[in-house]
Amino acid sequence: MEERQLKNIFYALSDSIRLKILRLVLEYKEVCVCSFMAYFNMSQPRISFHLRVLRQAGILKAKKRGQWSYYSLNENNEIIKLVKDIIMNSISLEQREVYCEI
Amino acid sequence: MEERQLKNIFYALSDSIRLKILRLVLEYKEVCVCSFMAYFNMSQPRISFHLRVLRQAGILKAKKRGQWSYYSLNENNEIIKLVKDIIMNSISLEQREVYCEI
DNA sequence: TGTATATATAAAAATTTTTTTATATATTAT
DNA sequence: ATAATATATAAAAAAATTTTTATATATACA
Repeated sequence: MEERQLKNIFYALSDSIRLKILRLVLEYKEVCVCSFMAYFNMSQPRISFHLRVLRQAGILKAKKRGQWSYYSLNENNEIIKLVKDIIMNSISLEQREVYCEI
Repeated sequence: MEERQLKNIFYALSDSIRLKILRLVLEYKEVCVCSFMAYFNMSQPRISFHLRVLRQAGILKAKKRGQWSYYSLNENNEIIKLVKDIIMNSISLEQREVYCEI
């Protein structure tokens, strides 16, 4: 893996929102964009921006089903296994009662 | 470990210069600020800035001996062990012939 | 076919980070 | 005590990232 790729991975993870997105994906396996919007109560382009950062870093992948886009972990990425460990061993999501699932 | 700390670690690693600094420290154990300056051929405040980011993230620690400051890995940080693996398994420094050691 | 919904992306504005420039502090040497 | 060296830090300028606003595209539904 070249340095630029590694840098992009760390950059993608250097943001609270993106870390939480990743935590949600690790927990729910596959999450719809609309669910992220509901969870974070954020504008759609803002969520899309952060999802794109994670996608371009090779951390997440997107799959379209009907009108919806579902994001999940890109297991192809070797480094991601290590990153997963780090995430799992560190932060936890705050508990939320409401979780929009369409 | 709280999220902010993890975010800071990833942020600290999301930059080419800082990744290379970390690689140098992993290889040489203890590196003087002047050595970083010679290696990168960069201004002193610029190096200091990046060293501070790594220090504040808890990745590196600094020790002053005489006029010189030496930077080394902060082994106290649990996450660093995992990060170390990632770094070790990924990028390598370009070979350089000249390496200033005072 | 026309309208609504979900999402992506482009452009502009706002914010943050990085670099440079200037200055301060501590240590060593004269 | 004064000058020189090594490093840190503050302030200003430059560059990059993030957010907002506006628009485009694709799918579903009436």
